[in-house]
Amino acid sequence: MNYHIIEEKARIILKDIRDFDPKDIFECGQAFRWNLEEDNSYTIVAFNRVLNVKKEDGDIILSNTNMEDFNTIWYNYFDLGRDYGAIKEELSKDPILKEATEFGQGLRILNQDPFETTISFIISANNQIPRIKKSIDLIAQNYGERIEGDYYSFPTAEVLSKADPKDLREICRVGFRDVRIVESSKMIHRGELDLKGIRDLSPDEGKKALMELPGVGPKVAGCILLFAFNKVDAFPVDVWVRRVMEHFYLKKNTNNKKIEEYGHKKFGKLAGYAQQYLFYYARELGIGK
DNA sequence: GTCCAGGCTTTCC
DNA sequence: GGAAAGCCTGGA
Repeated sequence: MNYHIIEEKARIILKDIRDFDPKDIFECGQAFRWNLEEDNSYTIVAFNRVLNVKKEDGDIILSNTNMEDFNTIWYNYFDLGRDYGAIKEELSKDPILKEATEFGQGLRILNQDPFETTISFIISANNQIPRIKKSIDLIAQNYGERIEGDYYSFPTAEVLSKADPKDLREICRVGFRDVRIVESSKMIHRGELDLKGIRDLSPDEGKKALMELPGVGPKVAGCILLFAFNKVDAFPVDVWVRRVMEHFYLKKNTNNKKIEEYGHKKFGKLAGYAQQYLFYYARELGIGK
């Protein structure tokens, strides 16, 4: 990456950084624990920390942090070791992806906590982003620990494994996903699914293992692989990816499995990036709706 | 074994 | 009232 780091009191400034826009990163649908502030900065909660991210001219300002956390948490979280310029250049050989990458020019694929990502995407099934965000916040408030102010950490698998589904439904508003959350947490807590071990598996093996969890099908498994394990050849197909793919590349009523196969074939090792640029592009512009 | 229709909580537009 | 970053179940 081509940027300079300046450390100030409780702030890290990434001078002249390219391919980094908080709006694209947080509003592209990969993360749910963020709030847009009045100054257009984003306050996020991740890895038991509260961080504010602001874009100012060509710089990114990370507030409420320090160099140690930057090195041990945020560098990896924001995937700062990767050259997104090169990814966009390669994807832009396809005219549709050229449009999509220009639209989401500051997007980066985060490396998020595996358990939080798993539960978050179980909640995402047949749901809407405002409600997904609300449910995750309520789970943190009711089962997590207070970090500072009104910000709470996401609970551990152990804590959620002991939650009452009724409370998840009635207090945290998760609807029919209640039992799926508790049962998946139990399996992870007991080690029936080795969540951390997914990192060492091939994408196919990882997907198969994740789908053992109740509430995790092919789409959710793909999102977990992509947003928590950096397995960037995953190509999760949801309603928006289906719409954009049918609109530009494939005929109507292609089943999701075929769309996923097509994505793999067309975009190869960059399929996960392509998927996210396409999703963001399609959803923001309402393509295919 | 694969494929598909219908049902599922609740909220948001 | 329809749709929502889908999954699960049962039946063909």
